[in-house]
Amino acid sequence: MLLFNDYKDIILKKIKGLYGNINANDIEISENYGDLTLKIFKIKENPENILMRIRSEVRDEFIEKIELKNSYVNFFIKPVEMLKSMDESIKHFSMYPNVFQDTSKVLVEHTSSNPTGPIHVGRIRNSIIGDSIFRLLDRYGYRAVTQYFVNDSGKQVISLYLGHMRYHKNEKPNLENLLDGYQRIYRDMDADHGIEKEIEQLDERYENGDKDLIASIQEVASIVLDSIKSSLKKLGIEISTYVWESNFILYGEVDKMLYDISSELKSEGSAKYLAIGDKKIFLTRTDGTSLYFARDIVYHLFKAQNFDWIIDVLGEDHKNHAGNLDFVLKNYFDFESKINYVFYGFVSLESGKMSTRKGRIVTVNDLYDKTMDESVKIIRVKRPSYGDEQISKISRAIASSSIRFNIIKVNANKPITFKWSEALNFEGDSAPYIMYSYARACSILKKSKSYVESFGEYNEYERKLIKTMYIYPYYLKGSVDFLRPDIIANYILLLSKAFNDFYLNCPIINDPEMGKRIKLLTTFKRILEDSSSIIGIDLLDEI
RNA sequence: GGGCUCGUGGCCUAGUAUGGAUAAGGCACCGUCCUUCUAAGUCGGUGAUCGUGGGUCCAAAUCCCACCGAGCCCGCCA
Repeated sequence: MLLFNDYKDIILKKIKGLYGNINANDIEISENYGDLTLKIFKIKENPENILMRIRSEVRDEFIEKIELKNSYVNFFIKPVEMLKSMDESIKHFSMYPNVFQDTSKVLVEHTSSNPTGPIHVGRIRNSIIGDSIFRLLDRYGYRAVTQYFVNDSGKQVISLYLGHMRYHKNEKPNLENLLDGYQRIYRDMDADHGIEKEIEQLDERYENGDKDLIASIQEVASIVLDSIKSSLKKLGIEISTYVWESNFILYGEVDKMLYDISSELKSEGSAKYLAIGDKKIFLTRTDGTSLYFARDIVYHLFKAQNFDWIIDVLGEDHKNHAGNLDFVLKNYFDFESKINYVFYGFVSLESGKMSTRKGRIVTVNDLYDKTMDESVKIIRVKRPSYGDEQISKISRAIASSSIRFNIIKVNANKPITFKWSEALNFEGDSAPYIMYSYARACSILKKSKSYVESFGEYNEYERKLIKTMYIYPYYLKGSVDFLRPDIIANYILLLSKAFNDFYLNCPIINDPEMGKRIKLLTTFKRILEDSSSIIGIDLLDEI
């Protein structure tokens, strides 16, 4: 399987023989001008001469033509060579490009939302990014798993528990009354300072290992967590493992860690902190209870026991925390694992910031239902022959894919404003556009009979499609190198566009070129399936 | 005040890491194409001082500096 880089190496070697000052950076893969392009700014020679010398030196079989344009020499690779590379790979490994199994074990921690309310369109950005990175690394050949760190200690969950005890004590806890209690306790806290005291007392009992209290808190947290899990599942997200924060307290891991670095700890009253520069990073409170930072150290040491590479997906509000954590892990502990932090900007509403406590959120369930409804409405108009079951199946796929795609296609570090009009738009750069392209390809295959797949000469639309498919490994690699699944999302749009162009301009069924074009079609189908699965677009034969 | 991130047509996004050929898509708007494979599509058009100013360079959306605007952080919260 030869990729563009292999051709580049061959060409580069020959050009270096002619011009010693040319190096790898002077040749790049080109989107619009040939396949590989050489910049000749450096070469002080008549460009026509340069072209002539290069043409007589680079005469490989895979070269279709070499042209001069402005200060560039453009190399065109024969499309059939590209197509054969892909075909070979798909035949042998059922994918293009094939994976290079990496034995590194990777842990992607994502979501880890406090189980104090339903998951909303802000938090889901974390899950969608995390799940896509997990799928990406898995596809690339790593041994990847995901993990959710369940925050069942600290003041937030204690407030959830206390809210229930105060306002809904005699009711069986469920998502609605728990959320109501949680919101009410934060409302009442300003006026009633007793509440805060009560929370502090509970926290102390908790940290001292009061088993009944911990169990009660886990019970209410579990109810909320289950609702989060069911929302995630609608988007095709299933997290491999759940780690409960309380375990580290119960089994004394936090205390042990504090003991291990006791010589480094400084005191302010009886609160302990680490001094980094002029910053004080507190690990314990005056009352002896632990802080998030301390528990997060323990959690990361735990992760490092079993994984070579740790990836944390975090909101941008965690940047300082992560920076400090990183410093502390590497300077105070025996921490060998590679660690990356993937940050994402906040999602706001047109009306302003989201807030679970104030009830100003768009929940994922709500978004999912409305996207479903919109999809059903459209299908009934466009596909009157479809039955209810099929409509429901397609709408679920569209809802899940649309929600994921709209979020993943934007570079993670940009802030997003959620807009219903955009969320419910199924045209243009959208998941349905991609799904539609796929359905078109499937439809042709279904209707095609008696053909022999073959290779041949290719017109401009076929060439564009072949090249767009062939370049996939570079988008895949870029996406892995920078942990940016949005690169894949944008690639899929390019691929779909190239396919739609081909589809419109190149008849297939009962055409003399049928066998040759079916080969393109099956290759496209495979690569679209591959790339779409990375970002969680559900492709269906019919939409 | 300090730190990090972002600023690209009316709106949204890509391109910035590795500076290079007419700044690429989408939404909206105007117009085109269904007696042939799914029109959730296609093609064409209108529309950009790439936040502002300076610098480096043969060449800057991209690198450097300053400034402006937005987001996030600067807790014995998580």
